[in-house]
Amino acid sequence: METTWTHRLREAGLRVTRPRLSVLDVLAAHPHADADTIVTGARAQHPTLSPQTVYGVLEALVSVGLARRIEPAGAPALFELRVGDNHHHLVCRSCGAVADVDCAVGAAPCLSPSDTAGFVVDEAEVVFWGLCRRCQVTAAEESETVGGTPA
Amino acid sequence: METTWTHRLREAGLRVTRPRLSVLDVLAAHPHADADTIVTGARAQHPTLSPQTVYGVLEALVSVGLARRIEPAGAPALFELRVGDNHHHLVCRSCGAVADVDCAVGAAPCLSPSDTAGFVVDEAEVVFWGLCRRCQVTAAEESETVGGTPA
DNA sequence: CCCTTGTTTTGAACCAGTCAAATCAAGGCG
DNA sequence: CGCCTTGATTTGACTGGTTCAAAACAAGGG
Repeated sequence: METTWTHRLREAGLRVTRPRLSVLDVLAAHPHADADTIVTGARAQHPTLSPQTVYGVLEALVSVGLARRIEPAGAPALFELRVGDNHHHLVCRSCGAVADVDCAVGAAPCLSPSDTAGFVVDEAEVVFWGLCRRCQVTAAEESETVGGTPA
Repeated sequence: METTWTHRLREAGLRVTRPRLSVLDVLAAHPHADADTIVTGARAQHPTLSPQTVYGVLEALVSVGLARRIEPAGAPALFELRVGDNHHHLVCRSCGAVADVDCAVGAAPCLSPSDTAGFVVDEAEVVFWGLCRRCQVTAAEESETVGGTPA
């Protein structure tokens, strides 16, 4: 399958290197990975890989459109390979888990704010904040022990 | 008018202090100020104010719901007093300017993603990215000098 | 006016991310 | 098949925004 990445990289005008292939593999396995996760993961294939190299690789991938960077408030940046399909994200306030969501109301109603205040808008970014399933359970258990809503 | 802030602070269970009143005044004058702007501005009334104190004040204001923190990707956090009305933001990619927008499609269609993946969503945050009026002009001028679309 | 408790202050520390110079290797060319 | 150009990686130092901890301080109830 690395052949696919090889082609994609070359199509984008990027050289095919081991760090890049490693990072792409990690991203394929972890759809919303932060830089640190990627460094750790990629070292399985390339043990001497440095964080700075990963930052360089990620910047290259993002700049040619092979990856997308998302930056949830208060958390390190995440990277994903799913690009060009106008999807959004659910973020867990408790554990930071991220899940993809397709645009809520079909096409992109979000893309048309009522009053643009003179701005030319080219992208609408939507983040849904909440609690993931696991953290809902945790929160419920904790409130029980404090006297929330016992059985 | 400081009396208003005094009341709001006390209602929220916070003590009324000079740093807090100064920060609130700056926020009223700069609807989307970052921490640094607030420190500088508040020093007009309170010259010895330290950045850490401002961070403390802001955290207190946000925690009781008197202010809201917004964190556009790649920029320092901004703070605003407009809270509780589910509005969103236009952010200029070039200069970072921020403008308010009321929710595009009336109430809150954003609040209902089609598939929540098990998340319990409590807020939908929307950021419209683009160019503010001033930066559109700048961009147009620059492309002219390079040979874009001359007059 | 005192005392309690929440605030501010001071100072240090942290982390994700960035910058610059030097080394290295991808892959076009001969 | 191997040289050479140019882009990529490496190394290392560094920044800016933010947070932490302990000590001094002041708001405001009694």
